[in-house]
Amino acid sequence: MTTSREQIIEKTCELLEIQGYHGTGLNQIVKESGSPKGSLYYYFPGGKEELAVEAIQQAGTMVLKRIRHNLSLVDDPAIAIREFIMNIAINVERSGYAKGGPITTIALETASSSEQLRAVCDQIYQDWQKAFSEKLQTVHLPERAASMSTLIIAAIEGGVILCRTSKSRNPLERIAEEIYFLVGS
Amino acid sequence: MTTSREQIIEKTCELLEIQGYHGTGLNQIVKESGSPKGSLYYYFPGGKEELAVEAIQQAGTMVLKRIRHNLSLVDDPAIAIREFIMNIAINVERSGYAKGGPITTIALETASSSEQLRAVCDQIYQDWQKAFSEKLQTVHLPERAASMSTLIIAAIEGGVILCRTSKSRNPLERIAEEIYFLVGS
DNA sequence: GTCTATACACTGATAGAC
DNA sequence: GTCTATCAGTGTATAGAC
Repeated sequence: MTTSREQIIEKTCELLEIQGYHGTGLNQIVKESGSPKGSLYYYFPGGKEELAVEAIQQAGTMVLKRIRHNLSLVDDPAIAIREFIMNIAINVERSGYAKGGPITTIALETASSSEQLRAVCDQIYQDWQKAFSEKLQTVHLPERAASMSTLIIAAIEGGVILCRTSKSRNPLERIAEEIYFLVGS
Repeated sequence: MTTSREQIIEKTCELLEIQGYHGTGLNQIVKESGSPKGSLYYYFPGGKEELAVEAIQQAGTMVLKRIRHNLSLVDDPAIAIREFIMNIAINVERSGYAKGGPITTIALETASSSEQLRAVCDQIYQDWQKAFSEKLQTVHLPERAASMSTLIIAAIEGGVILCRTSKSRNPLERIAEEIYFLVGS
């Protein structure tokens, strides 16, 4: 069972990822989600900002689950993380270089203009960082695991930008290899 | 001597960096730059897109010069790059976490919607990558230098996002240290 | 709960006087 | 070259019928 509310959030996640916050209009969301505009403000009285907060939260949580799941498949952190990044590269390519980094654009666009959205993005990045850090602590000291995790997340976010901009999965593939060296050494 | 044209470009660079492409209106650019709207379309008949292309190009070139200059100050690539990243961290903090990554947001926002802007951002990233790569080739093989450079640029772009989102210069500082280990090993 | 109609500000862009 | 006035379109948000 898919409610109107869920359809709206789902479509918002997709459009925000491709077009960003200011590039995505509410009209487009209601039109493409097939839900009526009346429902949008019924479910999200706070308007666009509230809707974006929920969408970003959902997208961030889904990615967190994927990180945890993928990293649990392989014992060696270096290999597990390399494969995870390689998967992202393939997914970015599959989307025609339109998707990848579901919260990246919003984090940048709204960091200075919406305290709410900034805080949500900040929390999500912290959650991701913790997930990588826990895995890395099986072979590294906690402090080093923490800084490695920060580098990994930054490199993935930046790598997605380079892939989308160059229309090539090559940047993330190179990054995956370099991170593999760093984590394994 | 500062012409209207230069004032407009200057202000556009600043606003695009803080607010992104869709978040920045032409009225705001005209108003804050002190130039008349009539001049905008006189100098940039292609409208917003043409103006953004010139602004991005100028910002990208300035960064390229800064990369080359900073990397030339120290012989050891590992130290030079670490100091460069540390400087970025300080500058992001100084701007109140509003600036940093003059082309990042535009690259993400327009990669799928404007072929012109995508191409310009792509070229700029390639120029930056080449600058790092040349420095790294003094101690690494060409292929390795290339992939390290890609990681460095991605890590900086992503690191700026993390700093702005968390309102802390800590992420870029951690990243600087990790990159130092990687390049120096 | 859902839908239509609409208010009202603002967008990018243009025309024409000066 | 510069400026004002203004266009058509779209943005978010709201009101009120059903």
